[in-house]
Amino acid sequence: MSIQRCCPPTSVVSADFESEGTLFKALGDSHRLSILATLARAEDEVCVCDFTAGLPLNQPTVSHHLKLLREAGLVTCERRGTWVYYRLAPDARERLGASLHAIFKEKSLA
Amino acid sequence: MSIQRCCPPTSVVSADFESEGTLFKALGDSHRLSILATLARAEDEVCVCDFTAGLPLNQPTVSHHLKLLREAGLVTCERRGTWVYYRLAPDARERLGASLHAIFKEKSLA
DNA sequence: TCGGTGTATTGACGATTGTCGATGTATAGC
DNA sequence: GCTATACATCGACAATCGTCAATACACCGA
Repeated sequence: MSIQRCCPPTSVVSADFESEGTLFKALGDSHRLSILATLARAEDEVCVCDFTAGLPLNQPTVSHHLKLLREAGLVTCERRGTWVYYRLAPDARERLGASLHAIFKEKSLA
Repeated sequence: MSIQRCCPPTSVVSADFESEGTLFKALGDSHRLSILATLARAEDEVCVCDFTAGLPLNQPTVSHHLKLLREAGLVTCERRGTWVYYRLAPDARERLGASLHAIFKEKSLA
């Protein structure tokens, strides 16, 4: 007699993942990933001129992507003379791992 | 006499991160992250009706996000009767972890 | 102070994205 | 068959994004 239900209702996780979404959005472009991969492998600062030379993008576009990564807190930069050097933010790996974990953590086994 | 250089030239990583970019783009929306978090905590199938009820979105929008997650290979679905049930793809965590690693792996210490 | 070089910002453009109403499709019950 | 329900797709819209030419800014050397 009762209306058939599809299933015992599952409550949608209500935590807001706004900050995680913003972080992953910064990873949603292959050129930005190339930049991050370069910085990760360098483990040292990299000059902007290397990116403009090595990426198939014009200089303003490279600068734009670097700005997005800066605003996401994934990279830091320092000007020395005419040149600007970028490096991976110290906690970049950790923050991304933590974000992944925040979303995909297993159901509590308690 | 020589032109001053900014630094020893660093070569930009030329691997194409197209697939990784597509994957992370799927994580670039907080509502999709809520869906994934729900599926991850359920560790079992979740009916679409739970998402339409639990998210502040209309039904077509929910369906759209589910489609994007499906196309990214992060979720699978199965119809049983009138209802459609989604669950996390078995390798979702693994693929995301591997993508993060592909980008952020340390420089070879050899 | 004046060019010259490296980087950032601005303004514009097409492409993509998130959203929703309307409509289509699939299944169940009558 | 018909109707109702659950979900998917379509079409349209505003908003955001990736890109580039033009311009501005910062620094250096003469």
